Amino acid sequence: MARKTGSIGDVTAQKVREAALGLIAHHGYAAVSMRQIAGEVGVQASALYNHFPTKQDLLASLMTAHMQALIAEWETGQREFADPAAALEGFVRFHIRYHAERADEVFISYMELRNLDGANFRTVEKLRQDYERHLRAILEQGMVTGKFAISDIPVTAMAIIAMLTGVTTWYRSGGRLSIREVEEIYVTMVLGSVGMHCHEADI
Amino acid sequence: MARKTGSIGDVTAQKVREAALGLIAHHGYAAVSMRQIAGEVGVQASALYNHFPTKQDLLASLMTAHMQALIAEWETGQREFADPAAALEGFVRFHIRYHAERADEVFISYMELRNLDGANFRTVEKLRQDYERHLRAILEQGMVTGKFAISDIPVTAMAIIAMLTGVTTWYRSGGRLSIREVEEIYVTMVLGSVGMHCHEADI
DNA sequence: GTTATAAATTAACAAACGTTCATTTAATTA
DNA sequence: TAATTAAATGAACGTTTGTTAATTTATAAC
Repeated sequence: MARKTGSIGDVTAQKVREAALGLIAHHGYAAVSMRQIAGEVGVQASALYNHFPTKQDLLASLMTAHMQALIAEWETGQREFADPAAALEGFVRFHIRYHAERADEVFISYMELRNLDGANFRTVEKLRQDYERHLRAILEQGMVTGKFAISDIPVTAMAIIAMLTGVTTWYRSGGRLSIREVEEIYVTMVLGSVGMHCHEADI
Repeated sequence: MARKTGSIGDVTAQKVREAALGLIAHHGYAAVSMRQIAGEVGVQASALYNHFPTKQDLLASLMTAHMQALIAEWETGQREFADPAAALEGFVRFHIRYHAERADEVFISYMELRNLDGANFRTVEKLRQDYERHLRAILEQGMVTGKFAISDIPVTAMAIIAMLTGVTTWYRSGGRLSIREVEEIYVTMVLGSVGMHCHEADI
């Protein structure tokens, strides 16, 4: 046997990405073999090399694609907010919703940074900072308008993102809380953490 | 050559733990080989098996030791707080300080859970929950005394711990901020996130 | 309809993996 | 001092690893 009937490059490549995503998220990059990924796709390991030059490139591709999609989604999404508090609330809801729906991608993008080699690491790290910059901009806006009380914007941005991203470690759709309820809890907490009480934000 | 002059079991075992800690924190459990760990200690791979029955046991030993030490340190540490706000502040300061000083242990204990097999996983997971329970108790105390405004205690506890533990991903001693300054930032944020403004806590 | 290309196969590579075994030597105990 | 135990060595084990090469067959282009 050689080429299979109905096989199209882009389709297989996508299947490979999905299989790799799930396997790496659950077992870790180093613990997953190219043969396992191929097995999940229903193909031999050597066939993967028609689509990705190396295992490392496959990982880097997953991570950069996730970060780029995340940033693109935020940038093309809702843009006009009445004030910094509304913008921060929008960011919190966006981040939680986007991440909760993509637990595997998020897990990989935060866990496998250390398995990226030099150039790939710098690429992903830069994307991570691009995303963080959007949050920092909101925090700065809140400071110049006197709405927020923040002593250190970079640290506050990292603290908020860490808190929000943590949702992916326990949230399961169909669990005790709906994603909307989770959003409410975190909006309240995040606004409080920058010195705004909830009723202040709502008024 | 066989046994080395001056070699004592407990000493070597400790060196193995330290070497494994650093290597696994930087490259991940699956990516680190027994030969690498042995090399760092200055010993052959087979010598590791005099101290740890398997690689898996070595990992489990590192993780349970860290969690047990963390809990013991909190439980034996400062105990009397004037009110829930002071207790929460104490918890924040303790968690940040303890974790910042042990970045490798923390990293491993949060990252390598998926590489533990059944029994070991349950052991560590239980310890994690034991620790979290201490924070929940503080939050509950704040609620019954009417000091805090929290809509969901379990979620709030997880959110706070995620936020605090995130410090280990960027804090480096000798960096822009002292550990004390970091504590201040997070104390303010955490108290705000449970509905307390700073001056309320200080008065 | 023939040619070129794309996507798969099977087989093989050297290297590295966790672990075991028999052996040797240092430290400890009797 | 002799016997025992503890801690190391070096060699070997059967697998598994990522990757390459030669080959086969389906699809696309002319």
